[in-house]
Amino acid sequence: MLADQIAKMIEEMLEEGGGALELQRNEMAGRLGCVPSQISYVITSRFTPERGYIIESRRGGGGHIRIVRKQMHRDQYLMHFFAAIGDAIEENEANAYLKNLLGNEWITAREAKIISAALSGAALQSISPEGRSTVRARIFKHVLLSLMH
Amino acid sequence: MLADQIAKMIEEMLEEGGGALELQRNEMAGRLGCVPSQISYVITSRFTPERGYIIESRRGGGGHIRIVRKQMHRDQYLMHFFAAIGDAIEENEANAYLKNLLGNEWITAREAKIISAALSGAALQSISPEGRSTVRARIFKHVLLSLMH
DNA sequence: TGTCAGAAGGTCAAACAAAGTCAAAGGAGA
DNA sequence: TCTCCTTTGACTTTGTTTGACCTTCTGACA
Repeated sequence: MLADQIAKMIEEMLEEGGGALELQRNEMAGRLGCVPSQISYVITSRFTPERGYIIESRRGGGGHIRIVRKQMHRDQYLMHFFAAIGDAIEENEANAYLKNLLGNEWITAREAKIISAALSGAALQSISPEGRSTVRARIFKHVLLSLMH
Repeated sequence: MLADQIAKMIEEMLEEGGGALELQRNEMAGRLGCVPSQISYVITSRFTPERGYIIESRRGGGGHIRIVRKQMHRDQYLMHFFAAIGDAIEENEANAYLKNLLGNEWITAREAKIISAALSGAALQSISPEGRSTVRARIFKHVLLSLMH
């Protein structure tokens, strides 16, 4: 299958690049003789943040897509939180997790403060009470992912 | 890419000049073998006030363009952002601000990453597109507040 | 002193170069 | 068959490059 082939190619390139690569969508599509959006499809369906990849891109002349694999070794710990957060989380629960992360020196006090502020009920005030804890969970997870460098 | 090259050159000159430089558009375009308005393009697209630069220029004989990287003092600085964010902010705009904060060493690279993750469209996905930029602004402001303790 | 030519920089729109999005159609497996 | 993944292509958005034309400044010279 085309998608598998592309995924394999990207993985190989990641290997060569030591966990990071930069590709040009059109150019790669040209080499493979497929439509450019196919590349996008593979990236969004297989190289997702949940699977430990960071994607960045730029459009326009000289544009590119960068894929970085976050190495998973010291990150079991963070993954544990990731799973624990689930789909929704209350503010005090989140703060408890932060305390834990701080205690284990995964984050600094300043970082804890920043994250706590971002997850605070005050910051999320404009969202309906039900939606709030869902959004909080999403934000928290994305922040954790960003820490899994 | 041409634009990147020019931006890099300007940054180097800024470094040498301790945060300020004066250049001549035509002369610089000549050296690079590009059209003069390309210099203007780079300046207006990358050395914007949001990113912390002040631009002045003079036309006519002996004209020039002056670029100054501005540095304010802490709370004033953060308050400036606070005001600039307003009620809503887009993701790329927020990232430009973060770059500025990072450049001026108000936050670390890790902190910038964390905040960027918290404000990312991906993290706020479950919110309607219209609501997203409002929530993003609120979160950003609360995070800034947490930095001012 | 007035003015005018030339030397800057400013602006804008068109053309071009990527990547993103989305929906419709096609396939493969339970 | 039904559902979920793939494939495709039209259309959108973002970023870059170029060139034509506009505005402002300086200095020379009548």
